[in-house]
Amino acid sequence: MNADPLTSETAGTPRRIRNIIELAELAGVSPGTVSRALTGKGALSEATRERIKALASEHGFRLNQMASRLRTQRTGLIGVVIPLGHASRQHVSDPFFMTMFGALADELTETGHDIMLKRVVPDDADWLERIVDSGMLDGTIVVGQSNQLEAIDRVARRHLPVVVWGKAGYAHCTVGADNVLGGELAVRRLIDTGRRRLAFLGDVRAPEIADRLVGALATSGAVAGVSLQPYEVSLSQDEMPAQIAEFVARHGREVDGVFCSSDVMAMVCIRILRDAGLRVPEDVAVVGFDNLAIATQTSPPLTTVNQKVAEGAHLIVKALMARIEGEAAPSQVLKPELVIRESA
Amino acid sequence: MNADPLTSETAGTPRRIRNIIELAELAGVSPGTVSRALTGKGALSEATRERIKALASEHGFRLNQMASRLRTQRTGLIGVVIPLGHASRQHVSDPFFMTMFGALADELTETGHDIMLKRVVPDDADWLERIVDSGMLDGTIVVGQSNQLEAIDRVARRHLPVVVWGKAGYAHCTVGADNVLGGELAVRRLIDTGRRRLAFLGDVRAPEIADRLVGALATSGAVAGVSLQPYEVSLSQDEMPAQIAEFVARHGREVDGVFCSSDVMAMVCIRILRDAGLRVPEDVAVVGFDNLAIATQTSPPLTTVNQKVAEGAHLIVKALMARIEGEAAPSQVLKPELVIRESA
DNA sequence: TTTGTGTTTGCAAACGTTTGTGGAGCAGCC
DNA sequence: GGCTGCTCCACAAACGTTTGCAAACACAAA
Repeated sequence: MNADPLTSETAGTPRRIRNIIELAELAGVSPGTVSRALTGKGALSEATRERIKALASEHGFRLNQMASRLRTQRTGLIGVVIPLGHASRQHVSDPFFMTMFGALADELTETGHDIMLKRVVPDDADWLERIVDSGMLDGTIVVGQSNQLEAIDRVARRHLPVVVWGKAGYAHCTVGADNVLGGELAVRRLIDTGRRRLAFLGDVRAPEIADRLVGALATSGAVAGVSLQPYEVSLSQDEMPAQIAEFVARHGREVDGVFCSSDVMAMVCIRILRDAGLRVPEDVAVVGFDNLAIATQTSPPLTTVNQKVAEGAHLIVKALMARIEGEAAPSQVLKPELVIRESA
Repeated sequence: MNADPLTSETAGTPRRIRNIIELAELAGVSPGTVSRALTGKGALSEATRERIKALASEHGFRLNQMASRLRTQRTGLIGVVIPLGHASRQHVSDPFFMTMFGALADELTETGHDIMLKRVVPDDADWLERIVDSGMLDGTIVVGQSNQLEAIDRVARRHLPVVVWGKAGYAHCTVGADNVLGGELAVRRLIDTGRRRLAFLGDVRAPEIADRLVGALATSGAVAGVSLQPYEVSLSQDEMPAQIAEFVARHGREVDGVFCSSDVMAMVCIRILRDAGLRVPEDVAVVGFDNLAIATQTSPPLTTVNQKVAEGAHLIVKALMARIEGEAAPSQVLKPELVIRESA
């Protein structure tokens, strides 16, 4: 057992100041004055302000954020929540989510906000209410709608500062890529490079993924002699490899082009195709989706659809800040772009 | 501009309850009783408890966390901070950090805690004091010591609930792999598979990485005819590819074994070696470090040193919880293990 | 000396909870 | 009926800030 760190300090160290009142006594002023000195708000003579600041830093005193946030009703905290409606655990380490989270973290750090991460398995109906009504957050970002569209809509209709990454067209404010167009771009590329027997890999229970398939089918259907078959593959890193392995084992030699609904999926797919003795892109072309950092590091480097995550994060934060201020902020749709590398 | 969501509610909806006092009035009881009903703490008749709970959910009322946390002096929040002492921006999306963060998120969700992410560029000396003294956090996890050993030590000496992922042997409580042993394992594998002209890639300004090199040199030095040359390669995803490309261009044909200090580095290295026409592992064997999920998805799959991140996260959280309770919690060292796949 | 104008600071009421103390009401017992 | 022992709940004091208001003060002008 360690000694109590507070009492074991050396005698020379000044006693620990616990709150603004103790510091006020020490300085011979009122607590209000100390608050004004430390926050920099309100009029105060430069002399006392400096004196109090010096005293505070000498005693290692810092304002209690919990209290000041309670008082000001501003927490400086933004919740980033990821609903795991149809996903397994450890989803948090999914590269797409992490890239998005990293980009959001950068943007929010920029605006001076802290970030609270919430992984929620939406087991009860009011999971989002619990979060936004907790009084802890100035605003909330929901990454991915999963199968929780109604829950999100219900909350967003009443509570402004919520912005969602995902599909547009609902009552809640969304920022997201045009996934139909993304699907079109991917399949168009496969067709343009001469592929005719196509496969789509993804979990269409997520609205974004479903849209990618819609775009893919629209494009393949418009060209004679092209077929496109969808296969259900989970985004979960636990299940994905086995599912792709099964797909490759059964259909690997029937197809000449695969549109994977994420870069991770494309990366796994390329590896398994190669293990099966198929060459990429010669025998089978592979297109990914997202354009994550790993897309440049696969071999061959991935041809993929750039979902513009960083730009999306920027727009999300901008919209959220506007909504926190009570202003309107419309949903935004990003135009995805095809990035041609070597896999297709 | 949207209509005010509070006034635009349908007339049938009950009026919004803002705090415990309003709900108490409505229920005809005192605020204290409402608190007891909603928190479940303290004696209260089952009848009133149910009645108040029903009333609360009918009005969509939830306790203000900020206030209750101020009152109880328990925030339920754990800070995860990553000091960027010698790193560029966007470090947050580094796969190792993200894997660790995901594992921590899982563990902390398990114990009912929320997670606050802090990216800090330690520009002023008291960055960590500002965090732990903010009154916002029950405990703090620092991922990686970077070049901030003294700052961390200074805080940890006074403030118990801080646990650090990194190198052991300081005043602060650490959990981390035995990096010297890890380096030994990696180089031993290279030597055992007949490699003699070895290279080490990494940024030794981080104490963990420096230890890996120490272990590597100790092992290579003990075997006659084996040489090991260290090259400085940054962990930053912006700089790493160019630095590795330069290494490969200059020395790619001189070496037959490369020990990369992270899996990401190994992945990039393999790609660049291949682009240069070198076969892995036939011409050059590559060993990574970390054993992240991507290690199984490179081609060839990565031989690497398992740093046991999930286990580490578990121990970190366990130690932190103990320290929050005021108990002692010694530093822990994890024994890394070699995972043999195909790259070496 | 008084009045007026400004600046600095103290006072006290919030912010929305939790919780120790004690009182009211009731049942059981002698 | 008085006493003890219970259960259930009200009261009020915290938790550590912020901030509107007004008092106190300084200084210059009249």
